[in-house]
Parts: sequence; C-alpha cells; structure tokens
Amino acid sequence: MSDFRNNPTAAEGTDDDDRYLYVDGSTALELSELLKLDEWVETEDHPSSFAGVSSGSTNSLNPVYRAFVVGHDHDYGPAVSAGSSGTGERAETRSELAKERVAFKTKSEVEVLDDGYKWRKYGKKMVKNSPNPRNYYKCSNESCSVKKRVERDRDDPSYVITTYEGVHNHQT
DNA sequence: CGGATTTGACCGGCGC
DNA sequence: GCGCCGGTCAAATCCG
Repeated sequence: MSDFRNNPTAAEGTDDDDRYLYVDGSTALELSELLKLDEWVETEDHPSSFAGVSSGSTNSLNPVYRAFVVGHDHDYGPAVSAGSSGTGERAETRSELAKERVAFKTKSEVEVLDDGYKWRKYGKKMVKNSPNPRNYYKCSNESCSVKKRVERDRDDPSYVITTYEGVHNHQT
C-alpha cells in the first residue's frame, strides 16, 4: 500500500509527520516548485546520468518516477489533534514552504542514482515499518545543505524511493 | 594520505 | 515523565 499521497492509517499516527502530494509526471502543479521537479525529472530522464554503483550489473534503465512532493515542515501545531470531526485535511497551507521535499520512486536495482551531485552518506537507520534500512546522504558541497534520503519500497523492493530535501545553491 | 563509509551512540520530538 | 522513533554525529575503518 504505497500510500504516499496521504495516510488514512491514522491508527498508527506515528509516521507521516508531513504530507505527500501524489503527482504524476504529467500532473501539473501550480507551485513554482514544479519547475524544480521538472528539472529533476528531466535530469533523471537522461539515462546517461545513471551511473550507479560499479556493480556492473545490468541495471534496469526503466525509471519510473512517480511521486513527489512538496511538503513543509515546521509549524506542526498539535492543535490538529482535536480534529475528530471527520478529516481535518487542509491542503491549503502552501503559502510558505520552509523546506521542500521531493520524493522520487524509481524502479532500479541500484539505490544510488547519480544525479550529478556528490553525496556523503552520514547515517543509516532501520525504520520500523520496513525491513529495509534507510540511508541518509548529504551534499558534499560545503555550503550546500541539501539532504537526501534513500530507501527501498516496503512492498516493492525493486523500487527505490529517493527523497531530496532542500535545494542546491551551487552548480553541478 | 585524504576522504568517504560505517556503525553505534546520542538527542530531540511526540505520544501515551 | 517515560519510551518509542526517526534523524544526526562522530570515531574508527576502509578504500582509492
């Protein structure tokens, strides 16, 4: 159940501190972030960028990017907890985006897709909901605070979910 | 030798 | 107030 768009599983309520907008590559987003997404998509679209690990294995060059989104952290007022009146969904708080998150779901055997940036892994964690570990990367550039989070799909291990956080303030 | 990984520890937030 | 959970740090290690 790749419920990325929203999590009706309120039963747990532990995960999902942010919401994801499920958008296809064709769906139009009115946010300026879309431009960036587009950029990313285009970047990914170039198979030449798919260097991957030197495993030499025949990686399936059949990328299917799918999800992503723009969420904002901060301002997570616990005030919503009282939203017992049905669903207190409000997807209109997109006035200010403190941080931006873009998640790609790609079908690939290699988790590390070369997007042209140098990443330094700084952590690995096991998430409770998935048997697969989650890797944390950070842009190697000094003044670039972009972070990346890579994990495999819980249901489809053949899919890799890469979540970018922040924007690069430097060229490739 | 320098820099990237690794892996466990540490920490802060949220829920109960 | 305590414990769970996710995210980050940092020291030791590995690799080029």
